[in-house]
Amino acid sequence: MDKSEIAEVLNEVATLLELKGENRFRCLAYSNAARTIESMSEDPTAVAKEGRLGEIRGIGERLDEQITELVTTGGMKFHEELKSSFPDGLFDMLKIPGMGAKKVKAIYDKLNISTLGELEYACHENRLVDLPGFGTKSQAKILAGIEHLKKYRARFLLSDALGESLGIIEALEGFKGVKRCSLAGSIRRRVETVKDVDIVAATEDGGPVMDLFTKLPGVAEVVAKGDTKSSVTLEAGINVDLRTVSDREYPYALHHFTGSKDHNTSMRGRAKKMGLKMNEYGLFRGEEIIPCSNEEAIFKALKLDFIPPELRESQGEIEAAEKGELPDLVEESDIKGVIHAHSNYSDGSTTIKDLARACAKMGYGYLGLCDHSRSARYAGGLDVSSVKKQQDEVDKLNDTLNGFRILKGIESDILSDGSLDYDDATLASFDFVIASVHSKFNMSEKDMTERIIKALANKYVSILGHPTGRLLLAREAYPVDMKAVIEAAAEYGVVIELNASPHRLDIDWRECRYAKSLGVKISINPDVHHLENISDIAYGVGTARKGWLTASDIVNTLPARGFLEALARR
DNA sequence: GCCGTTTTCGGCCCGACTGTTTTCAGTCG
Repeated sequence: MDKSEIAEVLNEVATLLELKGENRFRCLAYSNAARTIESMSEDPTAVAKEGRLGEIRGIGERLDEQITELVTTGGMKFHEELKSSFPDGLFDMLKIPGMGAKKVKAIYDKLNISTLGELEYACHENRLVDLPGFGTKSQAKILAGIEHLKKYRARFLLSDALGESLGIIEALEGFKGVKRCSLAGSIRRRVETVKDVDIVAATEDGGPVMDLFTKLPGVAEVVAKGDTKSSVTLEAGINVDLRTVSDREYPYALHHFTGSKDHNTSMRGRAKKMGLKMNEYGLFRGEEIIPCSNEEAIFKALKLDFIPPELRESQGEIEAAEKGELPDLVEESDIKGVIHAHSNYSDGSTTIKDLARACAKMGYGYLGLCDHSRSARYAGGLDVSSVKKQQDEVDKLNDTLNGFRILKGIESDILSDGSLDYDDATLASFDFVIASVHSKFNMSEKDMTERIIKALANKYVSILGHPTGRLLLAREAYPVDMKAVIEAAAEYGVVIELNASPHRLDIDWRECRYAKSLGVKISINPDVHHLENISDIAYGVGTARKGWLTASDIVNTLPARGFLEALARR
């Protein structure tokens, strides 16, 4: 059992105890333990088996027992009993912004409401306003929160959808009746959130393939099953559609089901102008099919350069492909440095040394360490003395890492007045500074834009971190005029981050081309908190590709020295 | 539930914001 799974159970216990109305410090003990486990450098399962958990500060006799039970048996009785004493719907309510355990408890206890639907109805009936601690505003806020949840309930993060679908692709590829298969749809175009997973497979006999598909592990429900089209719902809640076609039809079907709809419309229009007809079964001149063994051939037949799936969003890609002006898109292998990593100095789970080792092992040449700054207290932000201590440690480490380099960075909070939270001398001690907004999200668009632009004008700022602050499917971006921010970045020579966390993917790909047109450079940063986040770079690269970016638009495709020189150009 | 000790209880916990209050509770990062 890995760290985050253990932490999840402990956090759930904390929430459940709060729902029960337990002493808040008892609840806190569990959420503290969750954080402690998550930031352990050793494997907690191994530590538990060696009986050393109790030595860790914050884990006493009882938690030692319970965590050991969890990692040895895969479950925790205490957790299960607590969980079964509340209806599942309460957990949905906790997803409403502004609703914590106390408020959910009040609603459950006083109004006997246990599902989102009941809660929505009660809000419409104006029944929350009389509840102590609630009023008209909180009722309206809850209603808006439910609306938001409903709107996004049917969508999934790209990373989750990919994670769920890779096993299916593997199973299909391994099946002897399948000649070739691929993800299609928005997931193949690397859109940041997706509604479902589309798969196209080439086979001469769909029946057995569909038998396999509908019985794969993880399938919760078969929505529809035929010889050429089946649809299932996975236990994770996501829908997966499989289309089977003959191998001859496969390239056309793959293109058709990859979309987007608008891209396809334009492509069909182009075919028509050339006296051809295009659909999911082929490209035809009259009755005669124009043979294409892959997608490249289809584009070629339409006198176009190959358009990578990420670009098929009807953003001028067909015109560019016609003129041979498509960009040579950045690839994952172009990325040379891992920028924006949190160590266990702040809220990361890993030591600097282990971070550097992992990056080096994955073939990267440098690590841009960026812990939180001092005003981010919730995340263990570094005070000035910790900064000094960390920088000394980095200097020592750098002497030992042949060729690999750790850069001294920081993720400095942009305070509400646009200033940073260190003095100039401290800021000057870093190799580079990422400036990010982490507080006061509810400013007006005008104030927020001014706040960020003021930070960009600070000569120590090298990179603007996650420029909109959005958390996909969870929190809207704060209001900000991105056009003005990009223009300011161009004026001051500041690089903009493309935060590669699959929860953020921020800057949005739709804004990348404007940045590029003004010469603003982008840094694809995985915002590492745990070692496994390093590979999130792939999602950032997908988003950058959607934004038409090439390796030369991205500063961390350069070696360490070039990267720092590019940042210094302001 | 954990911890430390003034050693078996009492304190633990950061600050801003919001919406509810009229001095504060709950939520969040």
